Amino acid sequence: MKELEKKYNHKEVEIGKYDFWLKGDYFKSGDLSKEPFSIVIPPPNVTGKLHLGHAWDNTIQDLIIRRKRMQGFDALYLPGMDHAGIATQAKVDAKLREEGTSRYEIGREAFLKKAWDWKDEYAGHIREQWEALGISVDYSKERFTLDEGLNKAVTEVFIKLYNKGLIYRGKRIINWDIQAKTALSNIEVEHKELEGAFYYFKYMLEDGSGYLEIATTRPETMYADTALMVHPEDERFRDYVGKNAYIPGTDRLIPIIQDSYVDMEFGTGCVKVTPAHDPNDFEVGKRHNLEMPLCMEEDGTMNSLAHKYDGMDRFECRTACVIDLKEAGLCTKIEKIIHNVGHSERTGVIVEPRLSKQWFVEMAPLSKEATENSEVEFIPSRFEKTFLRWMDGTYDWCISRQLWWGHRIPAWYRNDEVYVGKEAPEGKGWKQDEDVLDTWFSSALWPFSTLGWPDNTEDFLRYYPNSVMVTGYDIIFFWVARMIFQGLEFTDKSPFKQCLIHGLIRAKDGRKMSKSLGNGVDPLEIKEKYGIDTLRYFLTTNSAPGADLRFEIEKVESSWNFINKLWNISRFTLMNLGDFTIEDVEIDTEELTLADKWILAKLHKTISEMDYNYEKFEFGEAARSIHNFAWDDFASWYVEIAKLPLNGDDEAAIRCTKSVLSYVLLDIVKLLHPFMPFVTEEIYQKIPHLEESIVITSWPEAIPEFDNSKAIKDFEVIQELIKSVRNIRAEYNVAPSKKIDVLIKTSNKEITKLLNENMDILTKFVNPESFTISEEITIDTEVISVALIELELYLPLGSLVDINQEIARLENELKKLKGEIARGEGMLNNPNFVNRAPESKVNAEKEKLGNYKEQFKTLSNRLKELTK
RNA sequence: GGAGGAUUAGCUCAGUUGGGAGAGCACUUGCCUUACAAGCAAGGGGUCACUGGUUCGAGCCCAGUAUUCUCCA
Repeated sequence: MKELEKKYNHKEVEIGKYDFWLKGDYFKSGDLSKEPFSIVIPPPNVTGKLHLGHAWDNTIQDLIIRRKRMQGFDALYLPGMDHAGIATQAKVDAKLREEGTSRYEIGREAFLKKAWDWKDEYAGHIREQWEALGISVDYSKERFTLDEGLNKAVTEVFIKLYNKGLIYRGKRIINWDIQAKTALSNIEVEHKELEGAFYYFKYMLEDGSGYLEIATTRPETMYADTALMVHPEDERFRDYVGKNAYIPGTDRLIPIIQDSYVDMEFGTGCVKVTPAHDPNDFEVGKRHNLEMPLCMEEDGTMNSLAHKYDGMDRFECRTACVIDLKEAGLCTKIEKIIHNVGHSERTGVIVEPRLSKQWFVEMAPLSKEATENSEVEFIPSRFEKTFLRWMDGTYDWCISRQLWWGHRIPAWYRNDEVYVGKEAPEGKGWKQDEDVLDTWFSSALWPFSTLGWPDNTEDFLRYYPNSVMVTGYDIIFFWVARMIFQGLEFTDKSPFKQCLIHGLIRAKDGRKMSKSLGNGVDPLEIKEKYGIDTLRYFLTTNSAPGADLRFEIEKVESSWNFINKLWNISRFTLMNLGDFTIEDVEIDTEELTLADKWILAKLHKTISEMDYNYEKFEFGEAARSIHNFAWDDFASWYVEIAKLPLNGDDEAAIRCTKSVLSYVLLDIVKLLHPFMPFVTEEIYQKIPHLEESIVITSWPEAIPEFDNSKAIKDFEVIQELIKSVRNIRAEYNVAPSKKIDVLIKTSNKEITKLLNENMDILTKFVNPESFTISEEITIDTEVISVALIELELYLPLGSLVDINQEIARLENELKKLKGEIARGEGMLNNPNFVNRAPESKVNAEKEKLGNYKEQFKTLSNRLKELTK
């Protein structure tokens, strides 16, 4: 006989399971006889560490895929990782620094070798974390964004877009990360409010006739100024236009020009123009053919254009030049302000707008196609608007990065010639572009590049478009939008049918979890203490779709409690099954007791509700159904009732009870498997079962034969009666062990029959001295009266009864009933309700009103007797 | 400035097409009942932010207000 330990011990349960699953190839896709269902993992950064957000994201994916696999789909959950250009390169750089060298010293080739070694090591760590989470990914399909195949896809896309004119190279103001020394795209810039200032400077006129005053937040850029600018209609500056002025503290002259771009109302009405350091000024510079010098190096230090500040850091220069110009009387005012400053999303440093020659994707045609043709269903649907609005207003995408780790741009240059292609062009003197592509450029192809595109592979034809994409709302712009437009552009299809969006994990106080706040929670720590099943159940049942999830250890604990409950009902079942096997399970609906029929009817309802909610990705609601069923119905009622036949000597009844117990438990375990794979596998192996693993077993079906509303209704009569007695016992401090007389008055033959047939249950739960059911009951004064539907319950508690307390209780009950009657009559006396509401609602109200009136009559009669 | 959330029990949150307000935790009372005391049984606790509207009927739909969060500019 198999047994379970007394307490659920996650460590023992988890041990060896994942290996067992891998050995059995249960996660492998490719059964062509089945309908395909596919999910690709959002690739984590190969050198990163999975945090609670990943755990949430992956658990949701796994939940979906495990159920689909059980439902008989050819389920593909494709794993993979992202090369994470900047992050990885930064780590390898750091390592080289430790070794006293640098990537420039060792050269590109040696550096890439180091990076690949690094990648190989860290990919192992990620896989260990996937294993810890228990996600059922098909490792035979694992991909990496720098794989040969994916490389091919990236090159293909680059060339095609280039030939279509949608990729171009040009000099633009881009966001420059001075630490990573690379360009960034617009969305890799995070705007944060910072304290800064408007610095007012005097630009003295060449002819000595005075000065113009301007305000700037970035004084250090003044050394790259090439003009001052005023509005053409601004009377105040009419006489200044065409003159020259000195950049403060220098002998460099710049012209005063006019352009209607200037806002006359703002600041002094006069602005400085720095075309190489500001996107708006760049446009001005183009219109007026201004020179576009840079006053800063790539690392954020000033260059010779900044005179004596040459070599100084940009912010040190800001401080120093302001002090100097103040002394010289050229800085007149400093006005403190709070303004938005762009920070690198990668390194956190303040981004420098900088003129630079880069590669761009022209977005307008692609976003038009995406907004018009996307067929992705977002869940919740409001996120579709987020996607559409962003696509609508997006700028051209800067895709080149000044890194070595990534997809090298397939462009070659020879003098003024540019060649874009798969391989270097023939002829001498061609030099390939040094830069690589934005990591997101390859991630955007992930749903199809991982399946073998651009080749028409079997996998691509079979698993594309993906069935569902699961990701957080914070990544809709970065990734989801780009997958959609690249998918539509290159495969003519939306890359996935549905896109399930979840929120962010937050700390207990509602703040974002972040490294800087140090309030992050390591999923592996939770796993260590509570087990991975607990963590998974917590993650998937504590928020509605699209909503954030607050981490609270109490919720984790209550998840653990539920698993412990599941463990114990399984333990109970096993203790009683003996050598009962799956072949012994036999359920003949003719032979069943009321409790059997009831629990099977409830199971039927639970399966239907779960399927309904699973399909809608309402995992919290789905879990609520099974939680209530397993705990409140099965454990609290059915298991208790099952003890009656199990402890008796009716062999047929024992067999029947064992069948229902193991049948229901098996379904509970299956229904919970996607949430908590380890513990359900453990239990599955111990209880009567068919398959070698729960992973590949069949999903429970709602069997119409078990649907039985009559059984539910009848059983509820028994439950109500038991609950009423328990209530009175508690209220009057009658110990459960003390036997009491129970009198039931009813003229309803069916109820009488029902109660008599289930007397064993009533006896067990009510613990009566005597149990009388009759049409007429005579009682004295020291009796508690309860009116239920179609029956009256009397408990002669003798000296325990305080007549005044009972009168007060009855008065309170009558007051409640009166309210209900008034409500019911109000509705039913309203002709609009009776005429317009659905007939079933009207009938239900009529029935309820009748019952309330009956109960009111009973209790008010009783009250009269007591107050006589 | 634009957009989208949120506002329900002491706390954290569910509430699916409109038809008598739910869970977990916390709290009160009584129980070591041989599956489980991390448990069992019973119980208390809500003007569903506010104002109007639609409807026979609104936590849910519509409009506005307040507070608050997030994203974009």
